[in-house]
Amino acid sequence: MDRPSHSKTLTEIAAEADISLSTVSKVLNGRGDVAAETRQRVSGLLRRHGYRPAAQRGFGVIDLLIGELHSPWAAELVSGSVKAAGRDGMSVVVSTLGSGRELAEWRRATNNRGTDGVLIVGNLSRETILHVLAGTNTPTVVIDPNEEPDASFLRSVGTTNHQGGALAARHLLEFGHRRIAVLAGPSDVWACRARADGVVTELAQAGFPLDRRFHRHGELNPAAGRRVAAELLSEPDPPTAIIAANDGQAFGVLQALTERGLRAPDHLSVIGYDDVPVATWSAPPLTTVRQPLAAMAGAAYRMLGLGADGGFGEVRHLEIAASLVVRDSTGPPRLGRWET
Amino acid sequence: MDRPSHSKTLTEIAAEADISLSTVSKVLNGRGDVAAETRQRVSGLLRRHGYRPAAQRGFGVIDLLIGELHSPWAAELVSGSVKAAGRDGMSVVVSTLGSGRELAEWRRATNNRGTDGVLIVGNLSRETILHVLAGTNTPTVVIDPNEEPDASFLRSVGTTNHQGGALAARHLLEFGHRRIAVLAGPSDVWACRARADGVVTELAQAGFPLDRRFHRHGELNPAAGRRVAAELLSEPDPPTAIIAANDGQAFGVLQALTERGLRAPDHLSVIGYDDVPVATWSAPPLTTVRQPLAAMAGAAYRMLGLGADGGFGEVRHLEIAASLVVRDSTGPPRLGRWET
DNA sequence: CTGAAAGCGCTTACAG
DNA sequence: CTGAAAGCGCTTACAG
Repeated sequence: MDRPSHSKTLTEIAAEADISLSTVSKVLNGRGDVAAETRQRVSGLLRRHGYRPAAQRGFGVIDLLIGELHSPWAAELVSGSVKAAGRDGMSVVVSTLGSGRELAEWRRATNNRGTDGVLIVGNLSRETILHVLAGTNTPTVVIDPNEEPDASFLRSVGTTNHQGGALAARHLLEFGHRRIAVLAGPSDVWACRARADGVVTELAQAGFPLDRRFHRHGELNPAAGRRVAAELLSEPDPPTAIIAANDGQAFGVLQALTERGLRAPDHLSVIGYDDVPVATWSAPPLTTVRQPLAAMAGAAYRMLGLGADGGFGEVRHLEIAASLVVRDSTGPPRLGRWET
Repeated sequence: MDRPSHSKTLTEIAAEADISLSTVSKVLNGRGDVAAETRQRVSGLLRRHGYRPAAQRGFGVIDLLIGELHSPWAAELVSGSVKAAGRDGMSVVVSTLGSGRELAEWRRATNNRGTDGVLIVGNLSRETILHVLAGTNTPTVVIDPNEEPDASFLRSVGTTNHQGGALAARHLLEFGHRRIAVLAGPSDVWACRARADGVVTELAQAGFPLDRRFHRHGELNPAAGRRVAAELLSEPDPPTAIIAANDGQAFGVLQALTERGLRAPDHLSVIGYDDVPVATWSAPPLTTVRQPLAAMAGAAYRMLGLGADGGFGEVRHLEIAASLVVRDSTGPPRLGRWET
């Protein structure tokens, strides 16, 4: 494979169009001083031979920067951006940016090969995001930022987190649950706060305000879900349902149940958040609030404004609706206390 | 960001080295007719200004082609190649190649931007792999090919599948299991056949040959695991352990248990294959045969021979050892039949 | 081995 | 608006 090789030289194209090389070059570079008719004729010819106007002549590559790739959550974002970019013939370079060394490697690589746009996944540290933004004037969009996004400063894609939390709460209320626990994520993650707020508001509005003892926090992984669920299940009157901050936590809650010989939804209803593909793998399959992660990545790509149609180049912030996916980990509460 | 811009022109470098432009150009292009001393002096200067010898002047990009990105298995391969390539300052373009349209998109993209190497994930169809190989003379390595790899024809990375199967069988035998079932993958997937053969051989050697009724096949997903486990659990004398063909299937087996109010390992021991990150998410956490997927992708990258050290450019086929990861889904068999 | 010179593909200031 | 001409950065055949 060789560097993008054009089938013909500009000189040959000039001959074909029966026009001077100079004019062909001017058309290619979008200069103004060319007759409209000439421009049209020549630019068609150019395109046919694989040349594109200088303004549109990109690298054909965007970068997706992500903290780590091991979570199913991350994989969905990769998948969504690859699909969206592929439709425009753009390639997606995936880089992990967990350490300072990786940031330096990425800098070096993009200096060599160039990039037409950068998608930053919000689970990267604020510091890393600032570093990336500072060093480039390439269009950049943050996916699911950890902090409340300041649209004057950075462009971002999110989901309706507050509504997502409300959706989960309403689902449990409809089943008749009254003793509902919230396992919120880390309190410094903005999206997690918004989700928990959605739950709290919905419960209060329904007339069953959240019991303070049932408002917990934990990291976004199974270990935290398992630990907090174990604590809650040891309470004198445990909750009948738990709303977790992501699917990983919800899997941990199911582990805690299994360890005690209990199961969902008989002894405890469990709701996750994200709807990663493995949410269907749990026993029982997980009821969860769906964040359309692939669609979010696709929207972020379009906000780069690289497609032929310009995409959503003007949009500063965009929010996609969350929705409830009901599977088998939720059901009506048992009356009274369950026999162990 | 601009196309790789060199700080100085060759003419300026020639002046700096007090030598003619011609000679500088010859050094850059690796011509033979330059004095060793001159070459050394000039080539150092060139490198310092961001030029590299024509032979080494790549695109700084490799391609990873994969069938789909939703499985945790796929995500690990992405992660491994990104890490390995990053160390050489190379970028990894990830593309899904599920449909013919996607293949065409990828062709177009690589024609534009170029690529220094291609990693193909073996779960792509043989036809797709052949198409990709036919259209390029870029170094190409297949990761975990579905068919027995013919080293004269394609280069590949695999794991010791037969040994992996044996490992799983031995682990169960040591716990005292005698009624062991094998849920093999699709019989046209070479790696799956090898794994099942490993189990069969190990059991036979131990003097407890596999009961034919306990040799099943199924797709590599939870639904298949759940269905086959349900069948096996309905047998008059069910197995005490199941060896699944991948972690997804094993999750399905755990679902079937939960549905019946049973659990692993009390009523049935379950072993997966792969050790994807979510293997720790199940209830209980999954005992599984570890395929070092990230290491496989890293090795495949090195077989492209792009690094400064040449990597494993000469290797045609490379096999990495599988290993057993014992967690909580396996244990000694219950004596007699369990009460439901 | 070296480098002056011709040449290639492209851009651009400028005369018409 | 057009294109002849100068020029730029690089490569290469060839004389020494």
